[in-house]
Amino acid sequence: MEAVFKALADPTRRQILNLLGSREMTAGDLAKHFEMTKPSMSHHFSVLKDADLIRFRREGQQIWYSVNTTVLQDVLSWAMDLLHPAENKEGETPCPGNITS
Amino acid sequence: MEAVFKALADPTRRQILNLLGSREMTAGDLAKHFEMTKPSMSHHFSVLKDADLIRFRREGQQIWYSVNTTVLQDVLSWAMDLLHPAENKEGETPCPGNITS
DNA sequence: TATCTAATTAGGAAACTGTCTAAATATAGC
DNA sequence: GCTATATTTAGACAGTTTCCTAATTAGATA
Repeated sequence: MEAVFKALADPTRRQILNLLGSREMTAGDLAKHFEMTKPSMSHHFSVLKDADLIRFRREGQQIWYSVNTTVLQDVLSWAMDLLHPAENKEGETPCPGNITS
Repeated sequence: MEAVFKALADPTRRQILNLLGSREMTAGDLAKHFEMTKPSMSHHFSVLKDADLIRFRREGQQIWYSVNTTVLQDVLSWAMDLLHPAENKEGETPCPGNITS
């Protein structure tokens, strides 16, 4: 989760995820949405890849990026546990006889 | 949201939130959980306060901190919108019989 | 092979972050 | 006022991050 939260700390990277939320996009298409050089964008893709927040596949000269929803669900779980302590735990024993240290 | 994600990027600050998730705590009690000087801890409290992720109140010499769940719900919403685009939007017309608590 | 386009890697400057020590502020109690 | 405790503020410094330009890699096409 460390790499995930570090990746989400940058507004450009969150915007990249927002764009990828609706559809798969190429590196070039994504770059067009930002006033930043392509190498800088490439750096952000790399950070998102290292955090496993995005997936990619090459198709000819282009690279298509998409969101990896699995990791986002981990973020969701973390925030939910904070909001509802002792709830939302995977494999939790249901109420009667429930013991959570 | 910028300050919020920046605040969540640090593992010490996430751990502080985890500790505060179960109960209100004083600055000193929180500091005992970390191998770090009190001024360093105070800096982290300050970052969390600026992001409005925690609330505080003075009681005598001590300052009690607690989680502000409102902001955490914003984080939750952001992540959910990414997972389910066009769903979970506030003010959305509910499906017939749909109950969202 | 040579050339063009798409994208990344390399290297460096400027700004930001996390941590420390020392000093300051705030409150309680004598 | 003086002292002790709890906490924050100030200033410095190493490490990290973000952005740039220049160079490189990868694939398509003639």
